[in-house]
Amino acid sequence: MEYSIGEFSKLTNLGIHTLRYYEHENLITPKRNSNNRRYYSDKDLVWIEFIKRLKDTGMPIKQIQHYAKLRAEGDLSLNERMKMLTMHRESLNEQIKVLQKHLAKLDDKIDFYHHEIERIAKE
Amino acid sequence: MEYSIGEFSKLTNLGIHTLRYYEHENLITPKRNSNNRRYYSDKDLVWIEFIKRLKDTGMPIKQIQHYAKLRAEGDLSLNERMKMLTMHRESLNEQIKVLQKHLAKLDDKIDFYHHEIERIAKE
DNA sequence: TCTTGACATAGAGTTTACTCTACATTGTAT
DNA sequence: ATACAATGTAGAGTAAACTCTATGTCAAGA
Repeated sequence: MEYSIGEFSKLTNLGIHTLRYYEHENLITPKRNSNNRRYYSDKDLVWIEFIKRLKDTGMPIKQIQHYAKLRAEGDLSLNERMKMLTMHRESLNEQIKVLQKHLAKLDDKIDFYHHEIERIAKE
Repeated sequence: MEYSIGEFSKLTNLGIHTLRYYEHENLITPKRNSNNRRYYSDKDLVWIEFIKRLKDTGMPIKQIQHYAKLRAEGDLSLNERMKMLTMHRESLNEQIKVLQKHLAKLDDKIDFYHHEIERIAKE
């Protein structure tokens, strides 16, 4: 299937402006029809979902840009892409660990507040 | 103990400019000496560490600002602060869950790449 | 034919959270 | 006494990632 930018925007939950911005940043390069209108493929859909995943896990646009460039180079860049992904996995593991520590501390604080509130209520 | 802004900056790993910015945003209100110089207390240190935790777990400055205002109101606001913290705990739990899902998908992708690379190497 | 509505480009504007600059004052070491 | 480092304020500048505006084109329906 192929999609106009409007349809693709709905499919991906990304604004039309955002899609054009991503194209401007060379993250994605949709084809054009005879009237210069963009059309996106299902492959583009899979790709943009992956971009969203990278973004949602804290990878900056610049780095995704680099990844996209490698991807465009094809199989030759498989090793380098692999390296990027494994490094990113490490960072993601680290993020999760940090958040879990924060969560534990927050739990402590909430417990403390519970006691405080009870103590005050008793007066 | 009390600390000048320079000392406090080192203790907290926040730049001097950032500390002044936080003060401008009413997150923290250090005392002043006779020459109008700021001085920070150990209580300020505990407080700023908590601010950092909220920030590092994605709470925007505006909300921390609100929390700081409640805190300044004293015990009367305990319940509302409590509510904010429990809501934030939920968001934190959610964030962790989402990241874990992303991690699993990323692992899959990395596995797939492994196979691809091996497949190509065999040719 | 006329008018929408979706799309196009170029470039300006927004938001968040800093970060830096310019310039004035003050405390400390020589 | 003087230089230098730390601090003060006000306000400008930065970076990232959008988001919006102005203006123009074009195909399809009333």
